[in-house]
Amino acid sequence: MVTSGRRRRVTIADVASHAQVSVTAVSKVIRNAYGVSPAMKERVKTAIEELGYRPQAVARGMRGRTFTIGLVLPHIRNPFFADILDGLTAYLDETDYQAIMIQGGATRKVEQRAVDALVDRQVDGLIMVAPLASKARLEEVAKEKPTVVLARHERSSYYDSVFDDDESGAELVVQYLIELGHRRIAHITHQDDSIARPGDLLHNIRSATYERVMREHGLAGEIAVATSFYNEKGGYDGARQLLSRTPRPTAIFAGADQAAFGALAAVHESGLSVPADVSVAGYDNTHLAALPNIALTSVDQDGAEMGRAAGKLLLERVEGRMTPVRFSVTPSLVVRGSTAAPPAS
Amino acid sequence: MVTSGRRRRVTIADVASHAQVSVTAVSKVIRNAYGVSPAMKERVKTAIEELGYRPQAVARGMRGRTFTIGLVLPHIRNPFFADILDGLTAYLDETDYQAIMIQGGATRKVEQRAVDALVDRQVDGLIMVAPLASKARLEEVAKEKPTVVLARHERSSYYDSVFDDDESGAELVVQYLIELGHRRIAHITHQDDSIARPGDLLHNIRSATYERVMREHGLAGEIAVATSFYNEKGGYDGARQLLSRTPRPTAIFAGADQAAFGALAAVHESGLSVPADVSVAGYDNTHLAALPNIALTSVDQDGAEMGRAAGKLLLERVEGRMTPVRFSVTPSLVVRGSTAAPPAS
DNA sequence: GGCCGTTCGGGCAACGATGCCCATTACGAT
DNA sequence: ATCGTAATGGGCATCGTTGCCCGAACGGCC
Repeated sequence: MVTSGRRRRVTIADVASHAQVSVTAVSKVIRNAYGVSPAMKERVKTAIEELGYRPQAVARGMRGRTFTIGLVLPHIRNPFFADILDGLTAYLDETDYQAIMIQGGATRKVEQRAVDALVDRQVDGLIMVAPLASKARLEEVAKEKPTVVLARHERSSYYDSVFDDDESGAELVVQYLIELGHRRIAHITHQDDSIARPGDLLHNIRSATYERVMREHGLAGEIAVATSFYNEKGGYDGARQLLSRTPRPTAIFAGADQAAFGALAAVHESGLSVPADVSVAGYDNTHLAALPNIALTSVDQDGAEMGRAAGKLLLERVEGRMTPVRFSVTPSLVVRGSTAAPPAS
Repeated sequence: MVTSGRRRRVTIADVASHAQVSVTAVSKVIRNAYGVSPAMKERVKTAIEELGYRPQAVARGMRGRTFTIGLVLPHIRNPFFADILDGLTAYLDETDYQAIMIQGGATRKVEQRAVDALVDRQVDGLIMVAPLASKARLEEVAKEKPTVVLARHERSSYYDSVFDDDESGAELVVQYLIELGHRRIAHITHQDDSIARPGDLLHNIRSATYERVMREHGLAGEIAVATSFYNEKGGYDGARQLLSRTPRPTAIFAGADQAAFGALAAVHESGLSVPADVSVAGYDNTHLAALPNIALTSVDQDGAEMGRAAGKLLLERVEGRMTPVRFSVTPSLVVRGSTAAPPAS
């Protein structure tokens, strides 16, 4: 038995009787609909104020919109997601919409549950960040609800895409390391549960770009990739594996800052120093990367901008747009102390 | 105009006509209500399966529960919150309830908006993590919706509390530093927008405990507190300020790991080394603290357990419990390389 | 003064699920 | 055979809001 407290919530009917007008009139004022005199508007607004009335999203949902948009994040451990959320929230604050978030988890099954939960709750639209689902699955969702997908690269005619140009970001890093004189540049990439086409996932793009640039510079023979995870432990394990090679790489490009932090740890633990013995670079330019004692060279992608764009595109879709839009953010390289020319050797 | 796709959602009526039974019967099966024969149950379940029906939380909400619980987090940058969310999610996965999250932000106003948004969406209960609101305000919320408050220490008869024993945690750290031989132990604390009684907020408890333990060991004269923020920049600024004192402190106890990371950066930047010149300790035992090159001594509090407990207590309240419960987690000290005996000097 | 168009307020039937209450049936006890 | 009771299925009002539709009132114009 739900005991949600005795105080019954103020409804539109309470406002109507308090203002001595019809329920319809109140609804019109709330919705800013046509056919309301200024006097009526004033009167109703006063009543709303006096009673502290707030419309119940759930009841509205039964007749259309809930003014709620659902955000599915894989997890909340990557601080980069916080930037996305901040951008989205800032944008939505100017509107009548509210974002609610559910954690998508590490498997497709959990992710699907999260999406279902949001759809069951009648969100007006969905923003999915780095989802694991296949394109076909995403399109099915998109046919049911307006959808924007973040951090995936495929082209769909059913949903909008917002992503970082990971190819150019990865290229910036590898190019830069090569220019510094490195040849044995290794890479740490991420392994996931997705069944999406590999080329649509950002970590695959980063690693494929790494390999391409290496090849373009005649370094095909030096390609070394450790496949683990974009988190601290993954970076640590990956780097240990890479450092055990002979000859040892002189630079490690981790596909994400969190992995780069783990890589830094592994390098130090091996008794090597950064950047004298091994250069390390990351991706995401998280706050931590900027700390002087870490000083991680990284790729900056504007997460807040991506969040803002996703919000804007989604609301356009909610308003009726059906044609797909793709929005891409251009990353930039932030050089810090963790990278330098390779040891003379 | 909302264009949520043409495919009309399957409703309970569709299931009923497909199974050739009444809507009521279907509802009974779904709710596991009394008065349904096994045959009926079977029949309806098959129809539900065949049509892929899922009840619409919004419509349910109009008549009672939404099976949704609202989580208000101040932000998602502190990885400790991720542990809480994981624990909560794991617990709720065993139930019919779903958690949705809204970011509470840095001001009371934004926090209040988040709470309103959740209440407007008819959540069955609320979990608020480290809220800024006054106790009175929280109690008002709790009178409207079942509520559990995390990481606050006050005693309310309207909501349940789940918190870490911050007093004993802080005591562990300071005591340990004193035992190592430190006398000039400084502290970095957090400044916020809250109007709660100071003693109810965890950062105040940590700092008050720091001062108490110092005094108890005759070190009242050595008390030095920098008030900034529990994040990287806050720790950096706070530590710089503390390190500029003469004589300089030999140990810094940051109230949170994120601040400790900033402090580590500040120490290194001053050309000092950790722990030879300055010991640094944090609180939260985040993943990063465990990395060998950081090796931050920290206090571990079981966030997952706190999340789980909060979920359990909240559902009990949703089911009708009205008497308050307080659940406290005992922290433990994790000693790593960032702390050692003070320099001989 | 009659006609028409415009403006404004309100009635009412939805939306999807619930749960109270009633009707029907079956079965056991007398 | 009759009655009482339990088991089972269904009708229906209800939750709060929306938006279509209707009717009344008003004002301008010939």
